[in-house]
Amino acid sequence: MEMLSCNLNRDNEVPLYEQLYKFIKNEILEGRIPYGTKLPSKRKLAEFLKISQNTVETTYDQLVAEGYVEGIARKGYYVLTYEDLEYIQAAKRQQKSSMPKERLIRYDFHPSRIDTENFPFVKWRKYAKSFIDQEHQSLLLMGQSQGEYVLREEIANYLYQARGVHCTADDIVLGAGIEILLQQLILLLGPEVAYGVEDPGYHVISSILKNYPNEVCPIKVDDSGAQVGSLEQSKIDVVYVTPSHHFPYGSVLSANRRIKLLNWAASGENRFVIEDDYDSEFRYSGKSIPSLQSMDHSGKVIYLGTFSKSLIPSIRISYMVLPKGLMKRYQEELTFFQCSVSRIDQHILAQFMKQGDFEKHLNRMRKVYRRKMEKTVELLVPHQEKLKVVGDISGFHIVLEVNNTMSEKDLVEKAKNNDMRVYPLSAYAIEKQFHSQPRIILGFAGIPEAELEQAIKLLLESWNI
Amino acid sequence: MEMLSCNLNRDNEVPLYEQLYKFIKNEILEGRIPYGTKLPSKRKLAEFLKISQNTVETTYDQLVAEGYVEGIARKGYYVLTYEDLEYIQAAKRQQKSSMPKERLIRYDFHPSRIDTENFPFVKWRKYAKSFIDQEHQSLLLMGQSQGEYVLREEIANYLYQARGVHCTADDIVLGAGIEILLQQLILLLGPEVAYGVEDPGYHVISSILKNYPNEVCPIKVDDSGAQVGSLEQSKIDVVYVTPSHHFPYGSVLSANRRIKLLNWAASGENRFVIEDDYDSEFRYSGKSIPSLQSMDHSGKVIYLGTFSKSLIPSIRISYMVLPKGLMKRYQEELTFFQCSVSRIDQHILAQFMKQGDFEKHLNRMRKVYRRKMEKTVELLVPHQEKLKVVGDISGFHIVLEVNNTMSEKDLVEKAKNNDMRVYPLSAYAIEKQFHSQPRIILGFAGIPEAELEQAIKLLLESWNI
DNA sequence: GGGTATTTGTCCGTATGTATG
DNA sequence: TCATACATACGGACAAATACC
Repeated sequence: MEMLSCNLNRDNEVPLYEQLYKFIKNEILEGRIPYGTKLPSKRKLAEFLKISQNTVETTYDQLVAEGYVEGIARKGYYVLTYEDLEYIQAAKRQQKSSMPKERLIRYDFHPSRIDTENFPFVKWRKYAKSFIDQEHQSLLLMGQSQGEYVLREEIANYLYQARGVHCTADDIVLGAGIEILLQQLILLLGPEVAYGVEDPGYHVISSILKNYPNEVCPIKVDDSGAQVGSLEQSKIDVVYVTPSHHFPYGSVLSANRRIKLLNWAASGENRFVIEDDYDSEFRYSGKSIPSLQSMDHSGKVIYLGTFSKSLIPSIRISYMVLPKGLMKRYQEELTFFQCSVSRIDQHILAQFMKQGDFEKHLNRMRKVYRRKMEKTVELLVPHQEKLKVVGDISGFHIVLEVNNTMSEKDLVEKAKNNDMRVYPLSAYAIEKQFHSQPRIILGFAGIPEAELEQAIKLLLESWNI
Repeated sequence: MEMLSCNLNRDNEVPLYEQLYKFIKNEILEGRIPYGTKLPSKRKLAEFLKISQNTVETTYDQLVAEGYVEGIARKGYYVLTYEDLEYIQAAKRQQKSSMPKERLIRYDFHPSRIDTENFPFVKWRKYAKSFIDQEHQSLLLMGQSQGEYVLREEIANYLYQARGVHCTADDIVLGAGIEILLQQLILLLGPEVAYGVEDPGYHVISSILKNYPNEVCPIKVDDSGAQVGSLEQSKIDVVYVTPSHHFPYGSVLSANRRIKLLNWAASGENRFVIEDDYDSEFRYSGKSIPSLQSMDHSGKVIYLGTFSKSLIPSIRISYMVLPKGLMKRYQEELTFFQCSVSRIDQHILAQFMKQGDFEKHLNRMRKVYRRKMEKTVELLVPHQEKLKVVGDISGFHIVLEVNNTMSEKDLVEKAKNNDMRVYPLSAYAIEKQFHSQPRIILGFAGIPEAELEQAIKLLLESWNI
């Protein structure tokens, strides 16, 4: 590099690139730059000489044009020898192929089933033992009603990194399951608000609102997610949505509707959006969908998440992120709620996250589920005339539109006859509606990888496809 | 990653890399990206934002140049630590949530406080380790929504022995706290029933019923417990009572009223009695009070109990015993509720009970609390002209009628000035009523035995007694 | 514990738009 | 209009570090 310390003069009428060109050409001809030498990269030389890359480029181009130098694409510029006319062959691509085969058998396609083969039991046990051995005091104290601070800190950090959720440990409430947090939330929001829920949707929210004084309004869902446009005309105050991946339909709430939804929420004091981000950890296509909460600037989004899906169902830890105003009310009004999550589990999980094992586990599981998803789709595609995969390809399940003259009930029944369980979309609908085709929810996540092909084939067989 | 969902505008005259730079810089300064956080890799972020890696690189370079971020070759970019950044952010900075400080309260006489010095940690740890070491499969499976069978068996056995409760494992539902079980129960009983609660009473039940469509009727309490005689004239369907030891008043529901109550419940299809037996384990006087449930032959009593009091608060395990009819409905309608208790904790407790350690622990604690109770009363008796101990002598607290011209508010305030917390009876009342004397709830159970004398003396001192 | 696949920062050449004279 | 200089942004090749098995 220093070999090219030429004195460029900006005030000179000779252009910079030409001054540089002449200098380098001279250095080569004088033998001070041996044949085959790689010239400095354009960036390096430009930075070194405090000139633009393009100026260097022009210089190099001229040197190439005049035969002093050879430019090899994406590699560099080399001083030529006379014999030098050969080119270096491009590198070859690597081929990857890995699809390990395993065993096991199960046939329940319930969308809440998840993979349990890959839980990092060794690590978990290690932290469990370590906590039990070391901690005495922290188990004896009352504990904070929102949950252990160490864990909330880890979650806040994770949520920000992974989902862009703006929150601190103080904004988080832990609970032993989404249902329990929802109950607390509904209690917090009070008896006056009117709820809107997606239809079809996560029916648990409707069940929990069974005793609620006001009627629950269904919100229709299409390929762009919940039809939030009608909210302004409704009397709804609080909507429950699954924007990242609608349950069970699979559609993603469009950017348009997100903004509409947030604007709607922002324009009413009692309006809130409950964002259930239940399977956001598992997206397989490139495009990633930011959380609603991350787009919200008015403190109107209540964010819900869970570890039951990302770890194992026996770990009952979920969380909600409350906007500041609501959190204040929570701390004032719901103090009587002790945190419902085991303190031991909380500490184990905190450690698990702190050590980076949670992220590793997610990465690992993403691959696992992706393979399962791909395999599932791959097996269904050849039957396009009778099957259509509906919704976004992510999470733990897909929705199948089946066109083989069977009704949803038939499809469920036929599967059952072969010891398999599938679930009709209509089971998740509030207002029954006509579909041109019966739809089946196919949760592939819980089927062991090695069994998946067999399971799907058996399913298609039982449907005469 | 999604944390950096900034809205880049290509049409903006501000270059992409600069928009991104400003955004990230701001996130760091606002404390939303904690110190030490690894920024997303250039590739990942570039892909996520749909821009070139080099654009990200330019951004990162600028961040490095300005000292916000440290770049480690082939490892990643890391947000610098506080000390590294201090000089930059002198201007503005939102304080990040900090670990809440330990309360300066020396003695907290909250009635829910219990003794934590005598928890058999060694045994508990032993079972914990043993379970974690041995069990693999049982943690991976879905688990029963009522709770682990082994534990429910132990509880059924214990309840029969200790409280005469007639039940089998099948009649029990486990939950992470009474509040959570109550919520489920209310959901199960549906929106049509009318609730009656003791007044004063366990205010949590009232809070949980805040959103409930029907009004909650207060039931007066006297020295013989809740005045259940008025039930027939009311529209109440379900009553919540603490018959063994009224909370907080301390009275015991008389045999007369018990029969009246059971008869009332038996004579209406939707009528039920919720019996919260929250501290029945700890009676110090000879006579033991049988549970309502044990006297019921009509399947009208719902029995509630908890381990949070008999073990340590950090173990969140409570249970309810449902009559057959209700259990059937529970299994049909509330299937979506996964059991909210940690499976690990459930198994540890089951083992703990099975090995007889729970009974040993109860015996031990009964003595401890009895000593604390006796010591407390002993210290108060000399001041009978100004203090009167109200209610039955059992459980974790007593009610003090104070006659020193101070109001309840004063008494609380004076205690607080000496770093102590006591709680006014009025806080547990629904309908505010006149008492001839202010009453204070004095939970002695959580005060370490060695300090109890000092604590009580300090309290009396602060009240000028 | 060692080998391999993947991730990650680094560096490269390239293309386009703009301001200036 | 054209040459010059610069700024911005892109996609790809490479090797060290890391994760994974």
